[in-house]
Amino acid sequence: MRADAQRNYDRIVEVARQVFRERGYDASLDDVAKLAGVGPGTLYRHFPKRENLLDAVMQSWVDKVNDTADKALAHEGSDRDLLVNWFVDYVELISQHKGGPAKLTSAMGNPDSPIVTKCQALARANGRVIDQLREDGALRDDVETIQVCRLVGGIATVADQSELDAAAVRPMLEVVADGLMK
Amino acid sequence: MRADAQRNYDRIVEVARQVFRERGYDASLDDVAKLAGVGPGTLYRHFPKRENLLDAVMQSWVDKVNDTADKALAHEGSDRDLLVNWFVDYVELISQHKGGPAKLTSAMGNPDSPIVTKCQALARANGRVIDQLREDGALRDDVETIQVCRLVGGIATVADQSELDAAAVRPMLEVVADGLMK
DNA sequence: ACCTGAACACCGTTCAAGT
DNA sequence: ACCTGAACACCGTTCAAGT
Repeated sequence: MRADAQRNYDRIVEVARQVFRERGYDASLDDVAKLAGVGPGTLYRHFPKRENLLDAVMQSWVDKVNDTADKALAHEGSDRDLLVNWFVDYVELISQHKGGPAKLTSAMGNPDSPIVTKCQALARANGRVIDQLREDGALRDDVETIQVCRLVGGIATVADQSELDAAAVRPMLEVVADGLMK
Repeated sequence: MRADAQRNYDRIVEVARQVFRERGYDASLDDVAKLAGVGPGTLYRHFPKRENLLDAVMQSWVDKVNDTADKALAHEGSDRDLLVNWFVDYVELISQHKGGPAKLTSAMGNPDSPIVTKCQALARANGRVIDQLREDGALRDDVETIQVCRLVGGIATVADQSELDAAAVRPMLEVVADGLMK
């Protein structure tokens, strides 16, 4: 990539990360281009679809997902606590920006989505937690990882759209956790 | 209301019902106005916000909600079956149009929403089912009706946005039902 | 090869003029 | 009292012209 192109690419991603954080995932791309000091055409050249930009913005986020899963797995305590705490973390992970939970959860399992690698990272992290609990024999046998992603993602989506606080979300996560355990 | 105003009102609602069904809740209101044969100003006069139009479109839907709850309550069989079947019905009720589950579920508990009466009808129907099961002593004591609405609504929202079929939705509803029961 | 920015399309929303 | 439709604002997207 030419030096000026790389510079523009980086600027756009950096600005988008900030704008998405402040105004949510549906923020105006025109504004992003303006703030990045590029023409709208340049933004569209690098990111033909809005979701390609989301994907770039979430690049570093993948590490955080894996770290969080590691910490959740190291939890000392009951299986139920481990699961509920992981769900709380999961919701927080996908709720960084307004509109994030819906975007990530609806793309889950869709191989054509531009953010497919992000969904996979999320699903793998969730799968690791699920697998460890299954080894303990704590979970129902018929639990599929993607269903858990959708269940918890659904709660996060509702919480995001209704602007619920953590205190309102936890009891719902507990219901799902209890429903998943033997 | 003047005769011509009433006629326009009815036309707009009828057209909107059809358009929302075909293209989802985010369909263009300009199109609705054109198809109803009125100017855009007329539509905005009757329905200042999009959600006021939604509210009018869903007027008859309330009866269907109550009928469905009645039938669910008459179910012969286990409490779990009754609950799961009701959840399946609930999802179907709020999934008439694309975007419906998110709209109805996120407005749940918000007294300022233009569709507040529709949410209340839905919550009341759900509450009737919950109350009957609670009388049977089948449910956890700390279950709040609005939480159940959000849990099931969250699943419906994900299903709507990912275009999942009933076979993929049912297992998730079963998890929630199991998590809610004693 | 890449960028710019004018141009177009689409939609929501308002309001002056009309009946 | 109600309606019309032109007008404006905003945003996404494209593309001819430029470097």
